[in-house]
Amino acid sequence: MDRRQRKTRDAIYSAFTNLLKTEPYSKITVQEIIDMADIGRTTFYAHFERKDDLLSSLCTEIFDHVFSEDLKKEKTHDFSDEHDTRAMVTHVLYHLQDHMDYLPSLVTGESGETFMFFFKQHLKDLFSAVVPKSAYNAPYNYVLNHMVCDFAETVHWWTANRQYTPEEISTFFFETTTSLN
Amino acid sequence: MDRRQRKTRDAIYSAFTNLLKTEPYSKITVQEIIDMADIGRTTFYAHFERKDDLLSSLCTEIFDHVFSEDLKKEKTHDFSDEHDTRAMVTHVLYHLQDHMDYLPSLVTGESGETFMFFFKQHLKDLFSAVVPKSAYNAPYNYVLNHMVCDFAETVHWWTANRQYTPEEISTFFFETTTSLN
DNA sequence: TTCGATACAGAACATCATGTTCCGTTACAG
DNA sequence: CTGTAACGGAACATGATGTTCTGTATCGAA
Repeated sequence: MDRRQRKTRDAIYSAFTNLLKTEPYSKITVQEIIDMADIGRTTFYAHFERKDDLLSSLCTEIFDHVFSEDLKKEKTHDFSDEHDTRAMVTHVLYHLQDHMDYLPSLVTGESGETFMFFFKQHLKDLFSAVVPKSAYNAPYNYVLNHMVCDFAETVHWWTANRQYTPEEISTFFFETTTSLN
Repeated sequence: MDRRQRKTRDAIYSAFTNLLKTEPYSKITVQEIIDMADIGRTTFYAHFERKDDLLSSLCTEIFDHVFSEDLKKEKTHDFSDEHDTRAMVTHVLYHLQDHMDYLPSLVTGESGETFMFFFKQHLKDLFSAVVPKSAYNAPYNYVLNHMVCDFAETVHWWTANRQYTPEEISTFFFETTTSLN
């Protein structure tokens, strides 16, 4: 990849995440990103079609990190064993913690919709291997969605209560959720 | 209240909810509302400051209905008895069903954020009387939020799976939630 | 090193939704 | 009947968005 492209792309991401620390996504304007990244208007639109395209790309990058390859490998583990499931959940929480500085803005408001969409999609993949089918009278569709939303909202709560460690959050989650034990 | 005010206000609400049936909130423009309600531009802004002001007002009206007075009276019931709690939840679901024609649009996208904000606030009031304090190691703050989000997401799921009755949804909810039994 | 391709800067422009202002008209309430 | 308040319509200001054009600088491959 062209060095120039990589530099401007990084500059845009950096400006965007920095702005997210002080401003909600909806208030951030393309002009602000351009000014902070110190690039031309044309350049921005050469990289991203729209502002929400940038948001989607950022989410993709985050979750490529959070649900990284070493986690996929863990999929071969025996998640019917609760200990391994806990390890997986804690693993995800640790990775999310790396983005904690701008995560609070990202999960709330307009950007939260997009963030949660990506997040829940990945979680569905993981949990579908964990939640046993036909263990409930409710549709599996409902149960899986319940689990996914449960964890997603736990992370959302965490971003507003950052004093807790990934292990503690994991404990809270397993204490109040019913479908995993 | 002036008859004219009431008429235009109703016309705006009606146009707004009708548009929601065919279009997501973010795509709806003030001009569309004006055209469909057949009122002047000035008139709209005399009633609502902004488009999201209209949304908030609609949410307030909905939840005045959903969490109506007869439900508040039920608060005097003994909700430590699971039977009464179930009745309360089913009650709320029945009231929500009255708005089912435009509810799907309302709970998703940009308007979902606002809708859920109002919804969760009311739910917190109800559930705080139901969820026992210090029954968990997790902070009460967390447990209550867990319950509220759980039910809110159940309703969200329901709007996308409308073939179920309030009683069935209630059953699904109580089967997968842990904090109430 | 050269050279063609491509990424960038900057400015100007078109577009679109928003919210405001002004003024004339209509309908209400007392 | 009359003063007050709501309505309609058009025009305007604003602000963010996304595009277009032209010239410059940088990259990578021969």
